[in-house]
Amino acid sequence: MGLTKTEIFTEEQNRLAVMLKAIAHPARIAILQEIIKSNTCICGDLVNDLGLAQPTISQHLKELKNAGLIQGTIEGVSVCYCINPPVWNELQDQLSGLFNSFSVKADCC
Amino acid sequence: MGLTKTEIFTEEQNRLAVMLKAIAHPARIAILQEIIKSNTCICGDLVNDLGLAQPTISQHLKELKNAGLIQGTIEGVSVCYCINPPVWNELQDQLSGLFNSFSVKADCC
DNA sequence: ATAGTTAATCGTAATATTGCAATATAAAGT
DNA sequence: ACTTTATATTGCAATATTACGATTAACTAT
Repeated sequence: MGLTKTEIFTEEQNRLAVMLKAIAHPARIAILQEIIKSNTCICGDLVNDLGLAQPTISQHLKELKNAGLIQGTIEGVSVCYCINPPVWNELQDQLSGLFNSFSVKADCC
Repeated sequence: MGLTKTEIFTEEQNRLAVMLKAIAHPARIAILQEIIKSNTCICGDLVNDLGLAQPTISQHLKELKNAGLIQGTIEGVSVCYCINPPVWNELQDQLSGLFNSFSVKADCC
């Protein structure tokens, strides 16, 4: 019915899914790459760099912020965004766990 | 308009987004974890293990397969799924690249 | 105060996703 | 051939996502 049955999964699975969903869009990947590249946090520059309208960028930033992956600080008339290390590391750790649990086995299909 | 403007992003950004979207759901995370744990590939067991209906599981498996992350082989009456190492490694490499490009800086907001 | 700049929010249209009942397909056993 | 078992497909309802024009909020500068 359009809504995920979160109650049947573990807290960890749901957390990871939320963080991944935040990253699972080319615009948000591009935004993160931009923020990381210009480690001095940017903001309205994203509207110029990517070819998306201002409300669209603002919405993508909001989703990244809701997932906790970035944080924004008001700086005069503009807003400065940057990576939020704790959650960024949490995502990295969760993914490491997932990838490390797999190794190629011979008895596979 | 509900559809992503893929044409304004790089091929890499779009590829990564597709793979991430495939993983960005608790049910599909759970499926991947199950497949990895029982390295001997399973299938209808997923319907019993997770609390989702058979068509729903089948659909999630299809999405993972479309993204190339898993592969399915018909084995008599049932189907055996397992990780598809090339794409799995591609995802791991792309994510490593993203995470390695970031390091905590002092001059942030 | 007024004007300019920057970003968030609202409202809306188009499309995608999630989940499942019902049905179809396909192989295996009787 | 018929039944059982296992999975895929279809169709549908509920909800979510994507994108943007229009507007609002908030701070700065004149």
